[in-house]
Amino acid sequence: MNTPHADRVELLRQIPYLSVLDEEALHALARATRTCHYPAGAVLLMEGDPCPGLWIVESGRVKASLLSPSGREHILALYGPGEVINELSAFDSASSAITLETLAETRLVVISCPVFQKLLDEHPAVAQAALKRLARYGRQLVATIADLSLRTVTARLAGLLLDSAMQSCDATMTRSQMAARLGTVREVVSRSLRDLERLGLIRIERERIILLQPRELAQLAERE
Amino acid sequence: MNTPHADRVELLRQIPYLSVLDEEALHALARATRTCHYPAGAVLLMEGDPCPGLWIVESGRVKASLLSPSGREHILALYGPGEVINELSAFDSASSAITLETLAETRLVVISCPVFQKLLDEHPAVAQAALKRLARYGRQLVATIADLSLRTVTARLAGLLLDSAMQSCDATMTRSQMAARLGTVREVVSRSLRDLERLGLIRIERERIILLQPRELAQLAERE
DNA sequence: CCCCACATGAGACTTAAGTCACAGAAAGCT
DNA sequence: AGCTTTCTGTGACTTAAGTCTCATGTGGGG
Repeated sequence: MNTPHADRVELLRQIPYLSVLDEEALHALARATRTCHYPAGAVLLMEGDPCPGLWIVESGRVKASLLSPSGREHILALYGPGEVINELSAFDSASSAITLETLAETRLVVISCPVFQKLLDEHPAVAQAALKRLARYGRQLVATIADLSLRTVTARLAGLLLDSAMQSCDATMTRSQMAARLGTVREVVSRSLRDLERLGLIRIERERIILLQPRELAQLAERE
Repeated sequence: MNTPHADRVELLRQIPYLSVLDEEALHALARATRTCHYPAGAVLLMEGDPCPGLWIVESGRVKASLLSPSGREHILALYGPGEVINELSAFDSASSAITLETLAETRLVVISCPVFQKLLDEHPAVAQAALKRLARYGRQLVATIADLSLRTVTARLAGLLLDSAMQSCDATMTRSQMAARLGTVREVVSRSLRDLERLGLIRIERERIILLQPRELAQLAERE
């Protein structure tokens, strides 16, 4: 009973944009999409590349980042199964502002630009849902700007730890990944973590970081 | 012939979102809006305030900014006549992420949340146009993040000078405003300007800054 | 078992940026 | 004119963050 087509319909149904579609439309959309398969470490898209359409993660893990000429990296977001990536380019069909790269073996469902545009034309409810989603995304970006320009690395780190703790599970990020997520470098994260430990707010263990005083941590994250 | 109503219709017609509306819809919308008047320095909206709807600048000047607890300010954008503000909250009707303040005596046309939502429901073309606009706004935010996290103040300043030069006219910003726009402080802008002058890329005059070598300036802005 | 790749911690140092303090210049007001 | 207010430039200083380097640790694969 689990045909590839049925699987794809289920995946599409989970997407906030598309959950408003009826069965027929979902099946039609599933037929108009294709699935791509990438190894770990594949570059899906680089800054300036033309828009390939909307991508949905079926399995695996994808990193969205900004790169500086000297090789420093700022990770904007990490995506897992059921998440939509490359939204910005998909809506205005312009060249990408970010770089997308797989962190693990990954399967993506691709909705090409024309198909997506047709979907928006024919289903105003999808456009409405997408507006809410884009607005939410914009808020996240604004919050990131506030962090970068007005807060210290330690404060941002406190926030990141709280966020990771909330998101259930596999918060197994390396220091380098945390650093890139915060817009800084490995060593600074190392030191900031140690500072937080000295303050008694966290405990650093072998494989995980335990939040001893979430409230104080949140307070520190709010402060400048 | 210039009744207030006709003026308002003309203003609405200029907005990218709304230019797709026919005459009848424009007039209906104009009737459903009201105009508000504020003195210079008025706080229109603070971080966390509920969404008052979509605002369009009829005359005057408005500043969108982020504030830190210690009083530092990061200016996200400055708006003038014909520009739309408070877009993010208007689309998801959530509380504001930014602070809006008038820099001069200002008249705003207000489209309340329910009216705007109704407009989106009844005119899918508006929703489509708004999607493009929001995507564009998202790109700007991403570019700002790249600047803050990967570039020096001097590089960002070079970019700001080029932007201001392109936008026609009254680039009469004070150093403090430039600093807030770049996410830094007055003194640093002062020094960076001097550095650029020493490099022969600009000349600082009484009332304006002359770009002597726009190409080199652009190159410097691109670099880290 | 050893070796290699990679993650981590830490010290020493450099640098970009922010803060403080002060003084001159311009603009506006009464 | 006098006065205040605001904007500005500058030097001296502090601090947050980034760079460089090396030692340690750990786990997997031949």
